[in-house]
Amino acid sequence: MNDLLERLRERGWRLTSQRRVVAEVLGGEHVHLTAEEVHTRATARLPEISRATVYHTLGELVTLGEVLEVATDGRARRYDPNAHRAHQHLVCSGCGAIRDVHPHGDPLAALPDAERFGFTVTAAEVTYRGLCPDCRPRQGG
Amino acid sequence: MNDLLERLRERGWRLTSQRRVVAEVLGGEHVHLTAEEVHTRATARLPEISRATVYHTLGELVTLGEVLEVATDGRARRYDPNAHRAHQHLVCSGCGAIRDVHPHGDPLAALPDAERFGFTVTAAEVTYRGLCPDCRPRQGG
DNA sequence: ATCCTAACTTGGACTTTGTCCAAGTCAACA
DNA sequence: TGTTGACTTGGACAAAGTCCAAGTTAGGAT
Repeated sequence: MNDLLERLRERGWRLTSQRRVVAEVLGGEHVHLTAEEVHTRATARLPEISRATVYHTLGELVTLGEVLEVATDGRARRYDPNAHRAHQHLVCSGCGAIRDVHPHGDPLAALPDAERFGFTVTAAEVTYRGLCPDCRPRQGG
Repeated sequence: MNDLLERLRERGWRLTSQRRVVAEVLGGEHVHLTAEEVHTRATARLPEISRATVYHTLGELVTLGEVLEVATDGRARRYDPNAHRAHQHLVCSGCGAIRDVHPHGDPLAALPDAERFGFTVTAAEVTYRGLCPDCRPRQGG
């Protein structure tokens, strides 16, 4: 995630301790954290960082295209630091676990012009759903 | 949407005026309403219907598989009465408008076994994003 | 090294969205 | 027409996110 800090500096970001910590938290775990989870982890490193700053910083990272916002369940948004490699998400309906996955082909190609209704379509987000090995009932258990 | 009320009765649903109004609101507009929007429209027909009942009824319709819950933005969940025909969603990044669309092929097929990590994958939800004709900047304006 | 200032951070109030509960009401069967 | 369990209600509460005025500070200028 040093890359990230580097890129941000090049874009004129003022590098505060709060921003550094948020970036480190996101880069340090290959999971998809909510804003509150980022705040909790950030607090461990920088006790007085505020919720407002975490929300604001995450929003900026999303705007800059360095982090992806994913809405898999209609509850808290989650933040995905893997914004530079196209991928989709596989979500466990049991425990909510999320994995990055790489389907083949471009999902955009499956949408014919006649189904675009004049929209300029630029992206396709796919959420695969199912049960992970831990949540699936075992056979002959 | 009489079909819906019919099916619900067959499943032993008690047909109250509140439930009838929620079902009518959902069936009456081919849009994707939030719970609050459903409540507002329901209130026009049945002034004293409560938020709690609207939320509860929507949840039941989802459980019964008669209505789909869609989370396109990490804000309010939206409810899609078109649960009996497979489809995906096209969302305008400008105004949030949502359209049902029908891509060809099965998006599930694009996810190879090696990318399923032991999950039992049962569904794929696709959200296409772009700008609708009203939100797209005009050329030669 | 230090100063300056626009940019950043903070705490808390507030909003939106959703859940839960005890008490009251009513649809549907007998 | 009466009965009863299922349904509805208002309000309190919780979770997630936004906003703001006041205070702090990174980093260029001197």
